[in-house]
Amino acid sequence: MPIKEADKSYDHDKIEKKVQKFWKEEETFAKVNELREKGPRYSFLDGPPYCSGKIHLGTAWNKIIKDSYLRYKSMNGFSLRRQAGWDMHGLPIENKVEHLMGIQSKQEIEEIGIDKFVDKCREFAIENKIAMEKEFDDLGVWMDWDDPYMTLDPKYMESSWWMLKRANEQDLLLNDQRVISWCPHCGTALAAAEIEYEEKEDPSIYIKFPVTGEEDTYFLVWTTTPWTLPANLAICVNPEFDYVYVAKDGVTYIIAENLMEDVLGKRIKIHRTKIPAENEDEEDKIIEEEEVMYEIIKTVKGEDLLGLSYDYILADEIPKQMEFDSEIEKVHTILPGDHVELGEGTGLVHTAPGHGPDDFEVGHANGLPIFCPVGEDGCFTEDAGKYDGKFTKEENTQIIKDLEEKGLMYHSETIEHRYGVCWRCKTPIIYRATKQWFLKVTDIKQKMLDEIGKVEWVPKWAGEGRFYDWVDNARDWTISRQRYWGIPIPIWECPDCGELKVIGSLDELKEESLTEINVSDSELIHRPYVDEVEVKCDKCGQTIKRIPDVLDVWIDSGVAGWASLYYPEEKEKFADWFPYDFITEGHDQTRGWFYSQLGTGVIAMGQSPYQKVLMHGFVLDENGNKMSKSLGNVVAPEEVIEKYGADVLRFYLLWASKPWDDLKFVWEELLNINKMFNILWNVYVFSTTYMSLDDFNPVGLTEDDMILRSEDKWIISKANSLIKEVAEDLDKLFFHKATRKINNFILEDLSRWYVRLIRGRTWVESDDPDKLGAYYSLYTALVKLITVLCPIAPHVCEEIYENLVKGVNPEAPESIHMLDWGYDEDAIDSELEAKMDVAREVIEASIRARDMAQYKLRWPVSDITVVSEDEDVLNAIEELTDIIKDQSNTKDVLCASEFEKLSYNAKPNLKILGPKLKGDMGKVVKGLKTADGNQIKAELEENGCVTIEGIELNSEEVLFDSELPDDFVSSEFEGGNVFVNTNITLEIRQEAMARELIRRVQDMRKELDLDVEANINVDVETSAEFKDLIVPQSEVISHEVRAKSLIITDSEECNKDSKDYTKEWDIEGEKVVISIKK
RNA sequence: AGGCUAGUGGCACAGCUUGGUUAGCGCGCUCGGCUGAUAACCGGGAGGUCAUGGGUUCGAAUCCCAUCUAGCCUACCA
Repeated sequence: MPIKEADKSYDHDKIEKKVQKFWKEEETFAKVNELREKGPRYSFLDGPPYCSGKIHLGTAWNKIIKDSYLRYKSMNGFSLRRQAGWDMHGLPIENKVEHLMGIQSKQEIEEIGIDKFVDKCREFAIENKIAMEKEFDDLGVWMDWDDPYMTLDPKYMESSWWMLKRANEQDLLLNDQRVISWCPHCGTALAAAEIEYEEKEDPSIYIKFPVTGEEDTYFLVWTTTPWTLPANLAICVNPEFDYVYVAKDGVTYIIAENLMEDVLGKRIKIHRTKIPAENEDEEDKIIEEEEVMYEIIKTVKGEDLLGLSYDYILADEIPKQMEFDSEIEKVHTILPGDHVELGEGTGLVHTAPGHGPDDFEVGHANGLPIFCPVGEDGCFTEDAGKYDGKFTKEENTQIIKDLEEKGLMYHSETIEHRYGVCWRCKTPIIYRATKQWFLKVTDIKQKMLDEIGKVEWVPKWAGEGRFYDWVDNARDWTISRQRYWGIPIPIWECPDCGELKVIGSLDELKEESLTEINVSDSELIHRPYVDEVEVKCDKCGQTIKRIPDVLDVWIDSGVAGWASLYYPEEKEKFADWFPYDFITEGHDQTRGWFYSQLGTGVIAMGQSPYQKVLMHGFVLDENGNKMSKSLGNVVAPEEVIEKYGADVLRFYLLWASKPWDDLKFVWEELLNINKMFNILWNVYVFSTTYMSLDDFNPVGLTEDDMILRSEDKWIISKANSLIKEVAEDLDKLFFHKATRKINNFILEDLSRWYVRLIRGRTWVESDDPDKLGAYYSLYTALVKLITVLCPIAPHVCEEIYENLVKGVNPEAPESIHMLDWGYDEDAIDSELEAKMDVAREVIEASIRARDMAQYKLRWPVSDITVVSEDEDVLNAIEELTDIIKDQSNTKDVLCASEFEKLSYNAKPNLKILGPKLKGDMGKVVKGLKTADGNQIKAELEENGCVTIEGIELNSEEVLFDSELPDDFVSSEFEGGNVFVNTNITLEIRQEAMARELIRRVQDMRKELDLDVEANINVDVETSAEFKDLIVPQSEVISHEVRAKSLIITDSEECNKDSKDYTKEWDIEGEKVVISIKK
């Protein structure tokens, strides 16, 4: 089968639909995997996107990086595992389902029934998964969509149970009362990774805590959370700091010295009064008066304050507080705290052990109760006395009012600051002391840090800086959530003896269960069914129940390394693929998946599950802002696909920035890439147009059969170099460099240069070996190009491949992705590539020169002279003379190290000669003006001096202006100068006029929309002079315009047919009437 | 407050790892050209304190330090 002529325009929609249909029908993905099955393994793990239902450009970028890299790896012979992953549990889905069901609270969920709620969550997650799958598919992402790992899969979930069992065996599982971040809306604990920060306005109040037994003396304390004051049990000071007793307005305040002026204002106010001077000579008088605003009574160390007690400020409102006061020694006293700093506040820190991690530790160390009068709904409990039942944050105002009424408020204002909110429902978080389950990350931190060092990070700072820092600061990981849709924590706890039983698999559960189980695995491993399973305590024999919590969703994805392989229930795949050679995710995953995998990996496997990480950036809008629904600047991937197609989007995203930088999405830039694809398509159309016309068949052709010109060898060399260089870039994950090189090759080398060079050859009608050489080379370059491009733009390359390769050779692999990625080192001739660069510059310089002289390129010139002192340049010109002749439209190319036709005018160097000659200057000026510059130059070069009007001048004293002869124009290029001879001889004039005539006939052919190969009859009617000019060129003209007959006549002999297409032209002032007939 | 990253013509980006011609490319602007790849292409031009200030060096966009600005991440903002 011959090569088919391609569609004239690049229709991305048609191509991509067609190719995707082909892949599906032929099961190309599976076949490609099968083909590479025996190759070396390269293991990759897909970071599971959360099943929110829609993908955004960031997710698209993420999958495109993965897909392009993996397609590349596959073409390099690697055997791959491209399993897609889905993150399907968790609060976000619960929240959406709550919405759908029209409910708002945990209480309502339990009324409806956990089973019904969980069913809805499952259904919702699966629906979303299917929708997102389709979107990834439209991008051309090749993953194993039919066999993904899903975090709701019971087999997957078992693997997370097993990890927790391993944690328990290493004593890394801990149930403890701690102060943790709490979302009052979701009614659950949150991990650090689930907290976002937003600018929020909060109260900022300075409160007077009366010093016990000292009248009108107060500790001044600052807080932004008045609602935590009901739980206040102490005040912390830093023992190292200096504190002052200050008398102001009749009372005494105790405050850190360094913060005194910030809080109380300037201690001394200076009033200046200006008395204007009476006359101008004197200066104005300024009288300064000092006013002391407050006085320092004494300065003490923080240490000296320790043990002092204060009268609790809400004693009347909260009876419970006074119980503590009487029962426990250190309640309502000053305690030491290293965490006290001098950045803000007063240096005296309100301490509520139930509401702050630091406070908690202070409380613990000093035997304070962990008093937390706030329930899981964020409302005060009855322990809060007067405030019972009120929502914490909303009660700020009331508490402030109460304090004001007691006269205990020093100052009250509001501030804007960053405050943590729940990542999904955006409710401001509160700190609460609760009992939660933890993974003791602090115990394995060192191991985690060691593992980070073993991983290869791209870019380097992602691991060494950012991630190391995060892990180094990590606290124990709160893994329990008081929710429903998640992996139930497999801990059965004995209420009597405290013994824990951690179940590691479903089989184990079934074995241990005291009752018969008659639900499916999927039901059994979720709430509420698993809640009903009772087992026997190993220690005391008591019947025990599971703790009611589910796991933090980050554990779900964290265990993907082995859970996706169903390890440890299944061992075989695990041995083949774990640990993973490569993962890539956005920089938000530093605290997310990179962390959760490393933590659980160290616990379960004693190692990091990944060995190489590419941390990529975020897609921002064109102003550099994050895309978000609230800003309304979100661009949906399908919008881009509709306009430009998946290939353009894919190429754009890999081209637009370094992968690890954030990417500004600019529509205009897409247009650019679209243009590149159009040009690629144009080259393809150009190629197939002529190749199909000539029935060109590349099958079995080798370079040895061909007569190739230098430019042919050059483009083949360039194409091979491209593959080599792109491979180096892709290996380093430098997608931005790889795409730039491809872009450059398509535009510069292939389209703007090679196609231009061979245009003339394709116009030859016969079976010319020279034309065949051009076809062969163009064909080879194109096939190399689509090979190198197809990991990035798989659709268009598959389409071209189908016609160009499969179309002519039934033996060829059925998909381009089955080709091996390779280049021919022997075909690379870097010397030739360098020479072509020189030739190109020379040609461009000569075109520039002609352009400046307004000498049309269409008109030939008799010669150009290239002047250069560089041996390499001259060699290059000699070798590529034909190309230069052709492209510069010159009959001859001369080389020289100096341009002899330059004439020189000598002139005096006034700067030197002026001071030296003074009065004689005039003689020299005149003498040099009349003398022959060339002769002076020669003399100076020979003797080093010359005598003018009896005065001897040396070479420094004479300057030269060079002058081109009238018929020459020149232009500079990197290696020298080009001089173009523009003298018009009769022969040149004849050829020029022939070209003018040809152009016009071609124009008319086009207007008639004639086939490229159609023959015509041409009649030309003109003046006798013009006829004489073009008749000698008849043969050339006929050939160029495909004329069967060419009749050129003087005006009088006119005898044309009225049916002919006739047009009257003005060529260089001559009237020319051209008629053409098919 | 700490960590990381970035700052290069109007716009979007290369170059920085490994210091070395006149700092590149594309878009846009402007002037001109070409016309069988033609909704394409080619050439000329204007437009840059390479964020700022120091330092190292014969030489810095590139290496070092400080500052400013922006983004992200983090923190016990009491």
